Amino acid sequence: MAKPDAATPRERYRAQVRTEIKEHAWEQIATAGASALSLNAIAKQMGVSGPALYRYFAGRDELITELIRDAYRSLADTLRTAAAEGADLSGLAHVLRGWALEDPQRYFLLYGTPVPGYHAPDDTTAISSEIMATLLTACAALIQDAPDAPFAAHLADHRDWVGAHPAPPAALHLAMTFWTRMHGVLSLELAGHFTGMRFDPEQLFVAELESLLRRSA
Amino acid sequence: MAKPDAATPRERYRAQVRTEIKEHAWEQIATAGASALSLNAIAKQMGVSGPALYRYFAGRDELITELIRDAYRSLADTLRTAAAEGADLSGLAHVLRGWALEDPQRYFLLYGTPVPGYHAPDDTTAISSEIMATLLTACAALIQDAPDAPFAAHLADHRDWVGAHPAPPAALHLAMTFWTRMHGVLSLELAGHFTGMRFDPEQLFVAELESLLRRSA
DNA sequence: TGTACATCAGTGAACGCGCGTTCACTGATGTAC
DNA sequence: TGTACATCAGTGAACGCGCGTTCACTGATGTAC
Repeated sequence: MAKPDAATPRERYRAQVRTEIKEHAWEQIATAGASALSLNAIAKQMGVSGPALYRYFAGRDELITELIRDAYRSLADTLRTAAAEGADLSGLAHVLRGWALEDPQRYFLLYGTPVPGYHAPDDTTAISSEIMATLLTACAALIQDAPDAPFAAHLADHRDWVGAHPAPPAALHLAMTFWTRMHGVLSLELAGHFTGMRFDPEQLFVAELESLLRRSA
Repeated sequence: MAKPDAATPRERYRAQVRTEIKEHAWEQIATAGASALSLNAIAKQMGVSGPALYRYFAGRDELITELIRDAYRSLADTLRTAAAEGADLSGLAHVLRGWALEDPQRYFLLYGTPVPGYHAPDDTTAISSEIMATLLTACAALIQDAPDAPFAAHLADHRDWVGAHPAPPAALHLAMTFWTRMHGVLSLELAGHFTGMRFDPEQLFVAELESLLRRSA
C-alpha cells in the first residue's frame, strides 16, 4: 500500500518538535526582542538539554532565518486569503494592521531595524514580492484612469519588483505609497512613539488610508 | 580671579575622553548594530583596559542612554538650525533625510525596533517634542485656511504633545502626516527594502513630500 | 510473532569565548602651604 | 620655588554568567528477516 505523502511517525514527531521550538522562540522574541533569542534558553524552557536542539536546527542562524521565512509566509497568506475573500485595498490595510498588532516584534523582525551584514535568503524576497503582488492587484482594481504622476512613470520604468504583473503605472505608484504610508504609521505606533501623545493611532491610520483612496478615485 | 565657567584641565580631559568613547561606540553601532555594543570592545579599540571606562560611564546602560540623548539632540539641533536659516517644510524634509542617510543606525536607534522593556528617560521625550515643535511651526506657515478633516479635529482634542504651540488643527494634522510619511519612506529605504527594486528612493521621498504640500495649499 | 540490527533523539561533559562588573592597587597629576 | 598631601585615571586579576557549538555516549524507537 503506497501512501503517497504519508509522513512516518518519526517525521511527524520531528515536525512537531520543530514547531514547538519555534513557538518558544516567538515567545522569547516577543518578550525580549530578536537579538536576545538564545538556543539554550529555549532548551531550558522546553525542559531539555541545550545540544538537543541541534537535531532540529543547524544552529541559531538557521532558526532565525526560518522564523523570518515563517513570518513572511504568515503575512503573505493572511493578505492573500483576505483578498480571495473579497477584501479591497482598504480591507487589506486593516488586515495588515491586525497582523502587525497581533505580534509587534514579528512585524519588526520583517520591517524593523536591520542587522548590518545580515542578508535575507532569496526565497524570502520571493514571498515579499508575492505580498506586493497581492497589494498591487488590489490597487489596480481601484485605478480607473488616473493621470500618471512623474514618480509613477519612474516606477513603471523600473518595474523589476512586480514580476509580470500587468498593472498600470498609477497602480504601481499607489501600491508603493500604500506600503510606505501604512508602514510609517504602523511602525511608529508599534514602537510606542505615540504613547505620550493622547490621540488614537487607529484614527491616524484610517486617515492615511483615506488619503490614499481619495487620490486614486 | 574667578573664572566663571572655566573647566579645570581634568574636567576638560574627562569630557574629551567621554566623547572619544562615544565616537567609538557610534562606530561600533554603525558596524554591528546597537545590540552588539560592548564596553570591553570599545576599551580594546581605545587601547585601554575594560574597567577604565567605568571612570566615565556608570555602565553600558548609561552609555546607551546618553547616545540616544545625543542623537535626539543632534536631530533637533539640525532641524532647528535649518528652520532658523529659513528652511520651509520641504527644506526640513531634505534636512531630515540627509541626517538619516548620514548614519542609518543612528536613525534606527531613535525610530527603529524598540527593545521590549526599555523605557527612554524623560528628557529625551522633551527633545522629541522640541523636534515636533519645529516641524509644527513649519507646517503652520503653510496652512492658510484648509478645512479641518475629522482626524485634524481629533488631534486638536488631544494636543498634549504640542505643548503650548498655537497651531491650527490642520497644521497639527499636517505635522503628524509629515512625520509618518517621511518615516515610512526613510525607514524602509534605510533598512534596504527597496534594494531589490530598481527605482530611486529619493524620487519616492520627494513624491511623498509633494503629496503633502499639495494637500496643504 | 520474535529476534537482530540500524536509526536516531536526547544527555552530560567540555571547549572557548566575550560579556558586564567589582576590587585593591599603582602611579601620575594637580593643590595647598 | 619646593615639599607634603590629596585626588583620581588606569591596571590586572578575578567573579559569575550565558552563549553557541562539538563530541562520545546511552537508550529508546522503528525496520528487516
